[in-house]
Amino acid sequence: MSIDAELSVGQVAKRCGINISAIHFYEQKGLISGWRNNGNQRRYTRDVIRRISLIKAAQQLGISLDDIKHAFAALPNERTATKEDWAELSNVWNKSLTLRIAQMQKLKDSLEGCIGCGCLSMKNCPLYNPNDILVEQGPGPVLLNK
Amino acid sequence: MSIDAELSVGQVAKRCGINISAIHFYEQKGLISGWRNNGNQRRYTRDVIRRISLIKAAQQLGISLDDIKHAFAALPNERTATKEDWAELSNVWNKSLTLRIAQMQKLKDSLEGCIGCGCLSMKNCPLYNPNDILVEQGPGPVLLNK
DNA sequence: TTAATACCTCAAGCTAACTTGAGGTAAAGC
DNA sequence: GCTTTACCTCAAGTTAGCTTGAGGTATTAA
Repeated sequence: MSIDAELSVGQVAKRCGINISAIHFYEQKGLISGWRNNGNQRRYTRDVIRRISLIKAAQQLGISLDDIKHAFAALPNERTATKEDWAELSNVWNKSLTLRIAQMQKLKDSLEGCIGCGCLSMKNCPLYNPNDILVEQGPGPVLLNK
Repeated sequence: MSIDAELSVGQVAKRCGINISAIHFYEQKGLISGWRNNGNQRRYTRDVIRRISLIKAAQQLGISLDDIKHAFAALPNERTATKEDWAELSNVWNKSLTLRIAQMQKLKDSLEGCIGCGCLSMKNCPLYNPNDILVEQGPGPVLLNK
């Protein structure tokens, strides 16, 4: 075991419940970073666990790694993120979550009203006018402002 | 233009805002179905638009085509779905939407409380205990009961 | 009737997000 | 000191969800 302050890939992987290969992958994609020890092995601060947790959380919301990376731009690369850095990120994230929850609620309401009714007229049915609910502004869902 | 009652792939594609290739794909995957005219061209009832709209809606919620297919098992393959068929499906869908909204809300609350605070102690931080929020029961998110 | 569209099939290609495997080095435990 | 376990790199493979392209047939509009 290394010093408490630094973590090996294995430790991070175990802690986050992901494979080591995923950590390599995230690092390669620039989503996380660390340094190497004398033997060329990866070392991380505990900071990385929070990042990975956020990655996993965001992915469950259908946010791509690219978008996550953009959101992480609010965090410093060199120094360990401070309370303020995280608060900033939390803020942005929070907004898109709120938006997304609202969208889902809207969709749920539409489904209830629309499918349940049989919609035999099909004129005012939002499911027959997919552009209303389903297609969001611009190409693809805008979840995080890049 | 063919008779009002039947639609060609092109018409469906235009109506749903997707590519013809996607329709071929969905048909091949068994998510939608229709028949062929004398010249071997695909024909559909307007029913298919609702199905595709639902596919698109569900996808936005991170539900896989496989899961959607399972959910569609509630709909008849041979006859056109009745009001009751759709109501049944709506019911199932509605439950998972409700669940998913709740999960998101929970995640949002955690982020607010956890990231905003800086979590310097890292003992009670849910983001450092990913198994609580992030990993759901069983392998992968359970969105629709298959 | 002829030209322009619209379709058809089948195979291959593409992006995201990883995983797997081969071949080799480092660190930890006894 | 030796063995086991943990890491390393790099290339190739995998799944989902489509798209693209080639080569050919149907349908429609003029």
